[in-house]
Amino acid sequence: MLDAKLFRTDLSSLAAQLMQTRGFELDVALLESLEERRKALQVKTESLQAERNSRSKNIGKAKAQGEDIAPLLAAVNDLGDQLEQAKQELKEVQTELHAIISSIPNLPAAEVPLGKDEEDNQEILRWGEPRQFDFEPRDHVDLGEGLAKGMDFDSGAKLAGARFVVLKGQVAKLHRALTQFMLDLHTEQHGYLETYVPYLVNHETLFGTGQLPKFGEDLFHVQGATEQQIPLSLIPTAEVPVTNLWRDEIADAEQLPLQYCAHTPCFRSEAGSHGRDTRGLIRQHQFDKVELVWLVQPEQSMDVLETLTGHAEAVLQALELPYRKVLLCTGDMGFSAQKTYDLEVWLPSQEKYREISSCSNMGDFQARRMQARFRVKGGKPELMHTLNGSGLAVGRTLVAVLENYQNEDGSVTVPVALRPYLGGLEKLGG
RNA sequence: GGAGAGAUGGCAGAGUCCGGUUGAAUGCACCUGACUUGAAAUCAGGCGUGGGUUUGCGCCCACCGGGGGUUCGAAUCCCUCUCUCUCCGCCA
Repeated sequence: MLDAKLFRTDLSSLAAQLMQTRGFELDVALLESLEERRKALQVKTESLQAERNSRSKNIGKAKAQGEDIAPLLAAVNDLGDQLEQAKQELKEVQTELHAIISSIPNLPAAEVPLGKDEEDNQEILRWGEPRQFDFEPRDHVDLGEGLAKGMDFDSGAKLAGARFVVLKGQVAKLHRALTQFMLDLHTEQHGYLETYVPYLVNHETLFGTGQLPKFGEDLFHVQGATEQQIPLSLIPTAEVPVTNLWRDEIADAEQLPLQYCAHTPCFRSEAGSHGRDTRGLIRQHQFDKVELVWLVQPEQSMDVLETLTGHAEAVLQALELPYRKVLLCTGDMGFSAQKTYDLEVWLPSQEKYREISSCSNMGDFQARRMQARFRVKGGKPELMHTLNGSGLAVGRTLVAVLENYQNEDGSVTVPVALRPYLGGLEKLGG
């Protein structure tokens, strides 16, 4: 959420900025009229309340002195209805304003390149050389199925439907090894606190990180056993539960920065991506991810974004997977982000770099929604800045390892860094 | 699943029975000042959050787990939801 003060002081330039960077159309006239009504109604409501409070106090006093309070009661009679009506109207206007404001995306940082879509993203660097194959490389589906049916999409479809998979044997173990490797790297080398968090969260939590109210259709929602039970949703990323650890909390300034990592499954409905990446593991309803989250003081956040992205890169480098780092343009960034780097890993079968990590600085956007704050000793509470990044998406890393490390006979060499996690195994299949 | 207890400011903890100058005693923590060479201790004062309005001083409103109700007036009474704790049962 953006600072409400922006809407009062600088509405037209805010609207221009949102249009230019996000292509987001702000209804200035509507906001202005709502804000005008809000102001009038709030002043009216509060003055009626003040009036009521003082009269009620007088009644209390009179009663304490044994005076006759009947005339005082009569005088306050008509206030109730007026107040009730004013409150009601105010509530409606505020609800409407809140709905609009909580659906406005974050403002990109100044250095983020202007652009419409991924075409306008800016490549920052390439690491590693895509391997030259002296045979036709298979894609991960063929490779996975070839490894003793270690990647079984038919079973996934039978059990749950399209975009689900069953992993078995060496492929399942490789998947686990990747997860372990990433967690160990981040907790032992990069200073993150490992966390285990709920995979189902409530709506306040989803509002905090920006998934609600706007992106509810991207999520899987879970109905409780009874009507009254509060509705929960499956997390689309560990960013949601981990960042919300600090919702409605005030940290001491010395506690910051906070670094968390978490391995969780992620659940996405993929509504609106019909027909995209239908083959293979690239786009599933359920996938595992190791997520990195930072909570920091505002002036640190841009430096920390570089650090955080570096930690995700370290995984790719350790696995010796060629990748590139891309600075997303304004139009390609997520709703809550101020600045985002994507890491894209080389996939030989597609002869393309594909997203495997996304690292973002959200600024105070999520913190304002969550009321996640910190306090310098003796000072006022201030909003934190929040950051998160994948370190990495496990399923896509599995794809990258299989494809980049494949041999002509369909076997797959195990990256050296992973061998300790596979009991020293050097090769899958073959 | 059954029975009971509870949720109050950064923390601890009164107030809830009997509704009224209670945004809330007290303690801790924190800030300022005095004392001290400095520190500790002691003393005096200050010290919640969000919002509205104002050039400013200030004034006003809301908030005692969430929502709703009763009332001129609710931390206090009623309903409801959530969470926590204790005991029993069950279970990974």
